[in-house]
Amino acid sequence: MPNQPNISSDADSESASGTLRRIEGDACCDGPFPATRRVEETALDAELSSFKALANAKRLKIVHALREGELCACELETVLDAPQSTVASHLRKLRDAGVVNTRKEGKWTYYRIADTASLQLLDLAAALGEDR
Amino acid sequence: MPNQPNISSDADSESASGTLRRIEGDACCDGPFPATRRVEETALDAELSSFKALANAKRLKIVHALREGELCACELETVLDAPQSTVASHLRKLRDAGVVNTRKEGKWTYYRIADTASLQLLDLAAALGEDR
DNA sequence: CATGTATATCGGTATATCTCGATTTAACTT
DNA sequence: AAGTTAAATCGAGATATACCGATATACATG
Repeated sequence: MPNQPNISSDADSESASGTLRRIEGDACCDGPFPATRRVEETALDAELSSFKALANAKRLKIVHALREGELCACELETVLDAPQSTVASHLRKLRDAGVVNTRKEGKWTYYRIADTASLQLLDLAAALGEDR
Repeated sequence: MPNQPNISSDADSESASGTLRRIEGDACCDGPFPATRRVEETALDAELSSFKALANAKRLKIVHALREGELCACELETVLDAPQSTVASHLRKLRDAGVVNTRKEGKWTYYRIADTASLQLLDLAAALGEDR
């Protein structure tokens, strides 16, 4: 375990790290401060499952296609140009993660982005990709 | 390859799927329509790398901790309660994906969320997790 | 320059995810 | 009911990612 990035003891306190406000003393990770930043496991689960669902090229391609409106599973086979079983398993994961919803109509199953939050997430992520 | 979810030929055209506008004829995936929805590979890469970076419990924990401000690597060891090499490799991935930036000060390396877009993404994802 | 400390990288193993043919299920058609 | 088609599930091999001890690097300080 390390020891300290103590800021206010040296002469260059205000120079590069003026925005920091750290505890005094000789401890970084022994201090009380980082412990209070530990995040609860459960709160991240829903978030994590969304990110996991979108962390795959084929699934990302699917949700991009679905931003313009719903499509049925067979149409998504064309979008991905992949075998039916492959597409089906990706759709399963998107559904389990709550990113997409399904609507069954006869033989066909239509997929669409589940909610506006997911849509926003995708829009923001797309914007993020633009300027890099 | 499948065949068709042709809408406008049956009696129940307007009932359940009134919002759809599909081509006439006998083709679903053979029609010209889904092909135009194929997404270019390269445009998704930046997006994908961000999602991949966030699709891991430990890394998600890191960025959550960083939302309140920058932290040095040793402090993040405390946050994750994981060996130094494990934390370092996760930080590497977040950095490579452009999610976090680093600032070196003496022995210490400080990490922070890279840009406002990434921060927005995290906020939105957090909000998404709330109502599920 | 020798020592201590923070962090990065390496390398091998463990674990998870992806892929896709084969099979099953469900729904329409004749 | 038999045949056809869309989609879901299964299972096993291929690929990728996570983990973490060991080692290397970088910086500070005696």
